[in-house]
Amino acid sequence: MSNLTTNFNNKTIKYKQLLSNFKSLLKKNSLKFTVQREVILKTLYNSDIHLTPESLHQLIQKKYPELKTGIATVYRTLSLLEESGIATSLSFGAQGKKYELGAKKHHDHLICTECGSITEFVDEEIEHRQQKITEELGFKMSDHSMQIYGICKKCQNK
Amino acid sequence: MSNLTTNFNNKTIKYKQLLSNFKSLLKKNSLKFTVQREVILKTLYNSDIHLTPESLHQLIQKKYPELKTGIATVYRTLSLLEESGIATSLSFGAQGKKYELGAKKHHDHLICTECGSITEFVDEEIEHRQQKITEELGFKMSDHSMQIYGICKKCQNK
DNA sequence: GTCGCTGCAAAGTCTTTGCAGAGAG
DNA sequence: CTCTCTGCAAAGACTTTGCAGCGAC
Repeated sequence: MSNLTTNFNNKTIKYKQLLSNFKSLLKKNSLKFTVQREVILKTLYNSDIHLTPESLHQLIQKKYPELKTGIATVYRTLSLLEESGIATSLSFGAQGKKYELGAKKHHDHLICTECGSITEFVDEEIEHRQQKITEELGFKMSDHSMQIYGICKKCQNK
Repeated sequence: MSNLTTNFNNKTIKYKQLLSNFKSLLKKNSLKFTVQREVILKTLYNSDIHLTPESLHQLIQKKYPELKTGIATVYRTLSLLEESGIATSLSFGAQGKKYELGAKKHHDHLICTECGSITEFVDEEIEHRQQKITEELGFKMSDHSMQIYGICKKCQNK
């Protein structure tokens, strides 16, 4: 289950495209395309981008009760998606991880400490600066992540 | 145990200073200064800055076996230290947290994915930029953290 | 048909909590 | 003395794993 052959970099990808990427990934690695896997991918795609395995599982149970999808399958599929670069996990101090679809690079987040909501942003200047810093320190960057904590607009108005 | 009154911002603080800060913090909150708490603070100070509760506990057991410090106390003290702003916890994807001494703000890290070592850095330009971004988005920043993953100089030369 | 996938429940991690006795102030 | 701390063990939260039957290919 390691060293999966992939190469995605999907920023704003359509679901059909995503699904087809996923399918060819599975085929390439002699894995099987199952209803559960499709449902997990689809739910992740259609939902608010940041979900915990737990909340993803609940969503799926509510929407597809006949499937009786187990939490273990959710975990297994999320690992698969992460390993293949289709999804990324985030872990910000809080317990557990959250998952989002997307490429593995250039992910920055604003996290509201009141309501827990996560807003994404990208800033070219910061990206450049990061590259420069790593070069100066002789470090070979492969990835990075940045989080800013604070209180979002909505919660400030409460 | 919440809303502790503190205000430290110790970047390169001497141990005596740190200890006295800690003591006055305890006094201010009617908490007690115990051998265990001192040993935990001291060990965190003297060690490589980034320790898991587990490894901190082991270090302490090795160095002060007569104390028979329990892991629960380590967790409790680390939470206390974090809550009071003396220590900060980091959680980078991997399981569990690591702790370091220091202020709550302006913490950026270079993490080697080969050897797991963590290098710290601060870049004023990025700090400014972050402030600007949050302002633009109507977000009230309280803290931030940034991690860059890659391969450090040492591991590249292997 | 084969071999990977799934749900379930059991087992693992890591962390927190309850409690009674120990100890700081 | 009082009231917080501590170690221990038990309980919790989150995640992984073993297994037997199911289902994709």
